[in-house]
Amino acid sequence: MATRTSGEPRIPLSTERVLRAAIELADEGGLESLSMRRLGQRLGVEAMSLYNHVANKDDVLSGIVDLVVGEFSIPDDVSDWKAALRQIYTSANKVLTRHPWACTLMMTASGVGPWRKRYMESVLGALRQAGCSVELTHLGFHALDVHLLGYTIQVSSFRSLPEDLGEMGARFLRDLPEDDYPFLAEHVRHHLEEDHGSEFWFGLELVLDGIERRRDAQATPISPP
Amino acid sequence: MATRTSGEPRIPLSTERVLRAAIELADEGGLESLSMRRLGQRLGVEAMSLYNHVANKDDVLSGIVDLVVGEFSIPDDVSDWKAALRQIYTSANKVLTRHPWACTLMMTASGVGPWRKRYMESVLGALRQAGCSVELTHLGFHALDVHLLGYTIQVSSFRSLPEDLGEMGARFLRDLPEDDYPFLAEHVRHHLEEDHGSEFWFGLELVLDGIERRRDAQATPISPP
DNA sequence: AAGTTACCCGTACACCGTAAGGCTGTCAAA
DNA sequence: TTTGACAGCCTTACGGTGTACGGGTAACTT
Repeated sequence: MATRTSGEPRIPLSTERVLRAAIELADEGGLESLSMRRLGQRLGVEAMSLYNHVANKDDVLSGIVDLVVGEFSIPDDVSDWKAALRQIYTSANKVLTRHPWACTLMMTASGVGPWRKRYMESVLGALRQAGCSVELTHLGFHALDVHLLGYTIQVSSFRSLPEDLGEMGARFLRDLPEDDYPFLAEHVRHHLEEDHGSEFWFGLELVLDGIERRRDAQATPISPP
Repeated sequence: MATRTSGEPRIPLSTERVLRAAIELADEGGLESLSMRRLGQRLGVEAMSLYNHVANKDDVLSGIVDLVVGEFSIPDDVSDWKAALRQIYTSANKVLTRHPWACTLMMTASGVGPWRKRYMESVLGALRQAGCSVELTHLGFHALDVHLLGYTIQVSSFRSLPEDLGEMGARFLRDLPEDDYPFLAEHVRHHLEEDHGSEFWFGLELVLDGIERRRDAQATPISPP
């Protein structure tokens, strides 16, 4: 390709730089616009050169998802377990809203990197330290994780449609026989009208309350008279 | 390819037959083993012939996910809303465990087919009829949907690993510095030991209870003396 | 029997991930 | 200063993907 003239500084590649560029690419055009060729192109380099810094494409994918998880705000102190989990998950929701593609990557869960380990350890620790059993901790973690990924993905897939959101929703509503699907029509209309900023928080509180009640129920199996 | 001799019956293709074969393919080798060429090959037909019965590959994907959702057991009567939702979601969990690839497809939610509309309408109707507000119904639906997809995907991605599950988990545990991640180690060990058959049900009850409590709280804002 | 239509095939294009091997600029040891 | 090694980058190539296009053929309609 372009033979570099001697004057150019020629910043060398690195795993860091490759992953940063991959995140940019995915942020701009979604996951399907992230190819090794395009990634090299963005870095002024041929595709195969990337393989000096990255094992393969899966490595890139698990790398960028871990970088994103690294942006989660993890508290040092989890003694107030509800506050700690609120901090983690509201920040995680914000981060994943900026990088919606990361949700689908986290669900398939190809590899667990160091940042994600830190995230998991923190959540599991908060629940265990709050007095949850191993079983309830397991369940609670998955409920929280799944609420985070699922809810964020749903909202951002509604928001990030290529064409105008109202157009899309209106078309769906027009084609929908409302007499047969009154509740579905109502639901879609609700999707279109509200801003859904606070709903993630609302659902989070629902899960937290559920965990707390289960914990209290198991802590005192015999109810006092 | 094989020029058909005149005696052969030559069953014609149809959208139905194409989608059925696609489900078989995905069941056997996962989503990535489902290509138009292999699909045609299985049906004794060239890849391009499929496009007479199917618009494109996305159409195939939304088609098979809708067929899977069609297997959910949907009650006619939702007057007992909790019983109705239990029936829907336990059957859905069973169906999606047989077709794990459908979970990831449902999350990306490219298109909503008729069977999925029926499923959504039923769940939304059960919640509304139970006295939930539009807002709470919206939240509850997503919580249930997300719990179904997320939990099933997690469990089956743990189960459907190519190599032996114990081997995989043991390697992860060996490489994990247990002193730094005591809770994560405990969590993985729990994953390996338990059978997780009843946990989906447990989480489902958690969500249902949460919805009920929210409904009661909003239904009677003024508590009786 | 003739005409029409629905279906299927073959070819081709642009893209993908990546294996194998060649060139080159840099830097340490001799 | 010369030499050698080596890491980083490039080129080429292979087998895969989804699908646009056009030509043939079997079967149904009139």
